[in-house]
Amino acid sequence: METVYWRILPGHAIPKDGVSFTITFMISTRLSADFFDRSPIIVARELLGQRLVRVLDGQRLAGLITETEAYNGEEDLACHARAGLTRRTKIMYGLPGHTYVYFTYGMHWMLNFVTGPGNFPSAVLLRGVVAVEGLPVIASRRLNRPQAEWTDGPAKICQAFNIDNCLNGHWMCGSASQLWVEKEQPVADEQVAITARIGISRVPEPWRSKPWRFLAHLEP
DNA sequence: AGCACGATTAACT
DNA sequence: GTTAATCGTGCTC
Repeated sequence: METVYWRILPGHAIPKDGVSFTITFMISTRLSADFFDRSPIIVARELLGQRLVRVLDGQRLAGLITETEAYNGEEDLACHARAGLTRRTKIMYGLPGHTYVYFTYGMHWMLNFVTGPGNFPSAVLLRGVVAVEGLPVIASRRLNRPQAEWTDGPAKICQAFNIDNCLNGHWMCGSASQLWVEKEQPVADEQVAITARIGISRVPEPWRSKPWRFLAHLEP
């Protein structure tokens, strides 16, 4: 079951002297729990090009997803679930469609989506987006950085979109959410690169080399 | 209670 | 290319 939302497109001002005016809109569809209730490898690939939306002070911030990584169960020694069910990893054992937000390096937050199938502990890490809505707010949260470096890393996304502990375990598939993903056109295989995951150089093989990082080259 | 380390970033040389 | 920043987590004593 998918939920339908209306999105008013920017750039359509109401004329001061007019009696009638036009508002242009399109339908935007929020990704459902069914979307996330699959292997993190499938979800990571299919998230490319989709629209991450954050509501901050009633305003929409959004970015198109360009980079993801899959973390796949207790056996995957790069996945936090390698430690089994703990206070931190508990959320990954729960329902797909929740967020998993964690703190690392003493200063950075990381945003993940819990995936499936079912209660299998797995998640997709968001590593990159291209900002497309709320640019002034995003710029102010990434002060003195060039636009290309606003959201091209997992902790940068959380900085730009104001994501921290408060959004850990957040349900993205209901009407009350402040963070969710909206459906966009799929990205073709020709625009997708697949590599090993990064930042896990101490993880033993074969996990270190699993081709579970997905990058999209998005045409504007 | 103490320890080593981390799914990173920004600022260096 | 190197490295400091900075603290929660999970593990050992």
